[in-house]
Amino acid sequence: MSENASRKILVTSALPYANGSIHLGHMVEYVQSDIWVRFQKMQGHTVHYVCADDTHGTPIMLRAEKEGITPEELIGRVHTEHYADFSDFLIEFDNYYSTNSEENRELSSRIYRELKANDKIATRTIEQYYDPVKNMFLPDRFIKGECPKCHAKDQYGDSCEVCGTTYSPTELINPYSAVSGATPVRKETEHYFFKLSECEEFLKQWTRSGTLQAEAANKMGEWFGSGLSDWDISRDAPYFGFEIPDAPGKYFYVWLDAPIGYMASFKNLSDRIGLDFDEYWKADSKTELYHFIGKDILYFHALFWPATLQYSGYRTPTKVFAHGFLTVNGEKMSKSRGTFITARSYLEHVKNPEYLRYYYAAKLNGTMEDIDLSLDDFIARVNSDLVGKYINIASRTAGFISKRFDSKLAAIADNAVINELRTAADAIRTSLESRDSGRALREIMALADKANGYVAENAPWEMAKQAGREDELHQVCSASLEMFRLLTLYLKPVLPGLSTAIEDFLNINPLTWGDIDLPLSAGHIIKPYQHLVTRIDPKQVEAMVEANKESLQQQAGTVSAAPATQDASAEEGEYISIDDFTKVDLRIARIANAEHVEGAEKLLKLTLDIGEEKTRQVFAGIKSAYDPETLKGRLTVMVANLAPRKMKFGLSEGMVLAASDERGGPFILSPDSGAQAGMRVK
RNA sequence: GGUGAUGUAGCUCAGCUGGUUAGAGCACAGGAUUCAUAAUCCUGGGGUCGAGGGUUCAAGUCCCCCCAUCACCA
Repeated sequence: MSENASRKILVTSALPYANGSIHLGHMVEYVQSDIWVRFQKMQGHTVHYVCADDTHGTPIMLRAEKEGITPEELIGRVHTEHYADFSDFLIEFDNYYSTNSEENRELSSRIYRELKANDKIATRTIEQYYDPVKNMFLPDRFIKGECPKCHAKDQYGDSCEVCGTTYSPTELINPYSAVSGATPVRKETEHYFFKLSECEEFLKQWTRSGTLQAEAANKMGEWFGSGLSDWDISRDAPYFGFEIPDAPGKYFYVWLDAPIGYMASFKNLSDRIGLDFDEYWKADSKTELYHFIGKDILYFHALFWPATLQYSGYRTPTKVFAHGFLTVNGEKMSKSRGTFITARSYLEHVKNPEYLRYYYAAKLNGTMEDIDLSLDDFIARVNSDLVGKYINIASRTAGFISKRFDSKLAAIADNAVINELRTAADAIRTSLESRDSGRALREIMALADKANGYVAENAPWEMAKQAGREDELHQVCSASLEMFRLLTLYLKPVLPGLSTAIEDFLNINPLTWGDIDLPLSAGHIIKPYQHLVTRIDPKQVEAMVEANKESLQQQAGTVSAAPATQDASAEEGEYISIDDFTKVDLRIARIANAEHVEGAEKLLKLTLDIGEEKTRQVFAGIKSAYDPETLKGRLTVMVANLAPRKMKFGLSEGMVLAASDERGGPFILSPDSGAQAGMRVK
C-alpha cells in the first residue's frame, strides 16, 4: 500500500438494528472505525464514512405494532436516538442514513434484477411454521417450545439457551407462536433463493486474496468445508421491507437489503455533495472500500455480500475488518449485574466520551479477539495515562510560559526527546493503519513517559528560582510544549474533542499528520492553560452500573407503562415561566484576576470582565476548591444583575455559578470554547 | 457435538519467523521532588508463561494430550 499517494476511501460501520438502544458493545465498533477514519483523514486521504439504521424485518414490525405506532414512526424515533448517541461519542459519520430509503429500494431492486439476469436466483417451495391467528409465517426466533434434547420449556426455535443445542423449529416439542400463543401449523410457501452454491469458486478465491484477517479466513475454511447452500432471500407478507420486483407479497429478507444500505447511504451522500457514485462502486473501481463489522456477522459480509456484489456487476470490498465482542469485568454484559450499559447512560454518568474512546483504543489490536471493559482498570488507566501523564506535561510547564515569558515560546533547540517523538511517527502510523491502536497507544504513552522524564531531569521549577537561568527555563518549557503538541497530534484520532481544545490552547491550526515537522515557532503565543481533562471519579462509574440495574427493575416490574426513559423528576409542579428565567442576566465572564481575601475562610475575590467598561468585583465561596492562580484568565458564568451586596470584605457585584452537593464541589462552570466575555447565557 | 480462538506478575495486557537472568502500565513498598487537580522521577518486591508429555544444544514461542474460558455452527 502506497504511503504517500492520496487515496480515495469509503468506510462503513455495521448498521445498528432499529429495534433497540446503542450500548457500549456497539460502541467498540464505532469507536474503532471512527479512529481509523480520522486517522486516514489526517493523512490527507479522501475518506467518506457512512452508516445507517437497519430498519427492516419482523422484529421491527411487531415492535411497532406493540407500541401502537407505524414501523416508520418507530424507526424515525430510533434513528434520532441512535444519531444523537453517535454524535455525542464524537463518531463523525459523513452520512448516517436509513435502509428504509428510496435509494435503498432502487439499489436493492436493481441488484436483484442483475442477479436474476445472471441466473443466480431460484425459486423453491419450502415448508414453514405459520401462525394461524396472526396469519403470518414465523421466523425461528418467534417460535417457542420445549427443547427436544434437554426438554427445557420455552426455548426459541433455533437453539436452546439451557443446553446450547441447535435445531430447527420443527423439532421443538409443543411449539407455540411467541406472537399470538397459538399452535403454529406447517404451511408451504414459495421462496426466492440466491444461488450461493454456484459462487463457491469465486468466494474461495476472494476470501484468500487478503481481504480478510487471517483468523477470519480460517473461519471461512470451515464454511467451505461443509459446502455452501443457497441463501433464502425472501419473506412472505406481512413483512416490513421492500417488495421483490414482480413478486407480489414477497419481500426481501432484511439481510439482503441491509448491506445494500451501505451503498444507499453513500448514494445519498454523493447526490448531496456531488460525488461520483459509480467511481466508488463500479466493478473495476480504483477506490478502496472497507467494512468494519463484528465477528458475529462475518458470514454475511464475507460470503453473501461479496457474492451479491460480484454477480450484480459491482466492485467487491477491499477488506472486511472484524472485531470481537465486548465483555464487562470479564463477563458477558448482563442486565442483572448492571453491565449492560447503554451509550446514553454512560454519557449521563461518566459524561466524557473520550475516556471510553481512549480505553477501547488501548484494548483494540485489529484482531477478532474479544475485548474486556474492566471498570476498575478503565478508571485507573484513563486517570493515569490521560491526566497523570499526558495532560500533565502541559499542565506543569505552560504556567511558566504565561507567567514568565508573556505567553511567548522560545526558539526550540535541537532536542533528543523531541527527535525521538518525531521519529516514532512511522511506527505509530503503521500501528494505526493496521488498526492496532493498542500498540500505537503503548508507543505514545512510552513517549509521554519520556517527556515527563525530560521535565523532571531539567527541573524547570529550579531554574525558575535561580536568576540568570531564564533562557534555560524558557527553552525547557517550550520544548516540553512541543512534545505535548506531538503527543496531541498522535492522539488526535482517538481524542478528537480534547485535541481541538488543545489546538485552541496552543493557538494552532487543526493538526494533521504533516504538521509533525512543523514545530511551534519562536515567539509563538499560547493561550492560558486551563484544566483540559478531569479524573474519573469511581463514584460516577458506580452510579452508572447502579442506574443500569435500576432501569431493568423498572422494566420488569410494570407491564408496559410509558416509554421507559424520561420519567424521573418532573412530578413536582413547580415550574417557572420563560419570563421568570430571562429575568436572570447570565453572562460569560473572564476572570481577570483572582486573589485570596485576608481573613476570609471560604472566599476568593474575583475581578470579572463581562465586556463592560468597568470590571465587576465578586466574592465567591470557592476558596476550598480553587487556587486563585489557576483561575486567572478562565471563562465562567456569572449572574450579572444580582443586587450588589455589601460584605465584610467589600462590595460583591454579582455571583459566580458553581455546582456542588454531598458528592463534592464546588465546581465552577466553563463555557464551551468560542464563548466570549460578555455573551448572554440563555 | 464439530470448528476456531484464548489462557503470561494482584489487575489489564506486550512478547516478530524458538536463543542471554520473561516485559510494560496500573496496584503495592521505599526514596526523590513540589512546576503540575497527590500529578512526576528513581529503586524494589512479586510470575515453575493453564496442567502434563515430546522435538531441540535451546521453548512462553513448535508438536501431542488434557483442563478452563469465549465465540461460531447459515
